[in-house]
Amino acid sequence: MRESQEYDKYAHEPFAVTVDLAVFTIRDGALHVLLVERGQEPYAGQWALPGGFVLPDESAESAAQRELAEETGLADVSGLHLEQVRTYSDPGRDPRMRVVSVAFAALVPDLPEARAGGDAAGAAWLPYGPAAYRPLAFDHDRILGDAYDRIRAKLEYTGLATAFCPPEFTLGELRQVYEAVWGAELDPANFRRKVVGTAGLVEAIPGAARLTGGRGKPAALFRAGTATALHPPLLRPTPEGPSS
Amino acid sequence: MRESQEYDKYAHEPFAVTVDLAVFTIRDGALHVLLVERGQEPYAGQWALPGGFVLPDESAESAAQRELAEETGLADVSGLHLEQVRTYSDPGRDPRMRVVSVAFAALVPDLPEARAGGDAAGAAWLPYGPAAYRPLAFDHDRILGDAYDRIRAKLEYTGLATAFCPPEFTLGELRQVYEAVWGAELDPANFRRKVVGTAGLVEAIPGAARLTGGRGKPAALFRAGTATALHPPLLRPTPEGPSS
DNA sequence: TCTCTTTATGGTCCTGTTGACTATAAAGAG
DNA sequence: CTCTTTATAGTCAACAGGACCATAAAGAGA
Repeated sequence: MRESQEYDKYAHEPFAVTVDLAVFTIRDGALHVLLVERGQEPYAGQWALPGGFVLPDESAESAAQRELAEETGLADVSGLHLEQVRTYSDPGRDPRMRVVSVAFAALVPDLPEARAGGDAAGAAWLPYGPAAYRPLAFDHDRILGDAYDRIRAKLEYTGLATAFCPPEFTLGELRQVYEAVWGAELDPANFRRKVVGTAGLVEAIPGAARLTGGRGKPAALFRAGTATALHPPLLRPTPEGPSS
Repeated sequence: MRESQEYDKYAHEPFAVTVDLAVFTIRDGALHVLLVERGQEPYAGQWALPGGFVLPDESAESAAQRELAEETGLADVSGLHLEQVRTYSDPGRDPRMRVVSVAFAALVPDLPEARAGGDAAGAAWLPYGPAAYRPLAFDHDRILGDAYDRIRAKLEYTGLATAFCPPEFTLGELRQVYEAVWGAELDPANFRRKVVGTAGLVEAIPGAARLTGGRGKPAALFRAGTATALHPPLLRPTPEGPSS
């Protein structure tokens, strides 16, 4: 990117740029990820992250949005959370050619069904974890792990969890998001105190109430707040070891 | 990355892949960044982040390490902190051609002097901030801002600050890192209590002591600890607004 | 209808963390 | 010798957060 002669030297190296998407949702109280089944070699028959090429006239973000719409079947994905995770560029990561892939994490509310994109044999929401669909094709195990680490950490210090919820949600539903992603149970009363007490995290909808799980007292409804950063953060319980 | 015919279609599009580096250090108690002066159009005479092409047989990480060694003049950069920030891929970000750039943030202890790389008119450590060297070439203002945001946030919940320090340092020097990056003063006694009380952040070197600023009581020496994540984090003072 | 279960929500108690502050130690400057 | 500077120990009060209890309000099942 510095000198003209360098452009002559490297400009036409066969670099392909793709995007890979780790699309998460909460389904039945558990974290799920959208995967596609590969129809062709290499890795035919294995599961992989959805993705595709970045076209010459679009950014990686545009390509990711396009792919997300394609895979989820939604016409408008502008309201969904879509964020870049990192870029994978090991020379041997695709046996066919030199492919640099920009990975994204997407968070969506529970959707009716997965749709197989045009370039995949099948698509499905599968529970996240060390499950039977592993290993994924290419370096997608690592990409998926990195994407999960990112969202798990961001739940602590951002209002990201609301991206998993519909526009109006109860605090019980929001708590289930944290519990599903972190794999830990949270005390409902303490969770409520913290969430309601944090300015800008959620916004109460006056008078509105709805049943959460078909049983129990109807819960008040909330909307996502405007705060992006949480100070202090909503720490998850003993992830690796407290200080003392 | 899915189907063979897609490779035929897109593989030879003129995508160039580069790395751009935001190299930070603490100098005279202030955060500095390594910049190079462009010798050629476009943006000739303006400051830019150091960087260069990713070669066909290397990853973006390898390219970043190579560039870091080149710009700092160090033979071995394996001990330095170098981390991917994000990837910039807007179609128009380089007026000459389609360039996708993977940005990195590097943290180094104070180094003797900057060295102009082969492809730059000059190189210098300049104080970070809204200074006279702005605007930078290309979209480097945004890249530099994103890299700064990343390290500022990571100081809170990781032991990253030790990457700015030499192998043996005093707590006063470590505190200056936080103060320089955050632009806020920290209470020395409280800082010490927190840092020493956090398992794995720093490790005392028994018996060793050294003067910090030429004056005052000699301070005990510490080494970087093994902890990467801090629980609970070392929060910086009132960044945008406390909860209550 | 009555009771049990379930979920929501408000409150209390206790402990650990943290900011503000004071005091003392140990060096150089003048 | 005194003042300034930095390091380091300690105290105190406010606050946040985990554990826990109590009550409200719904459906399920007898």
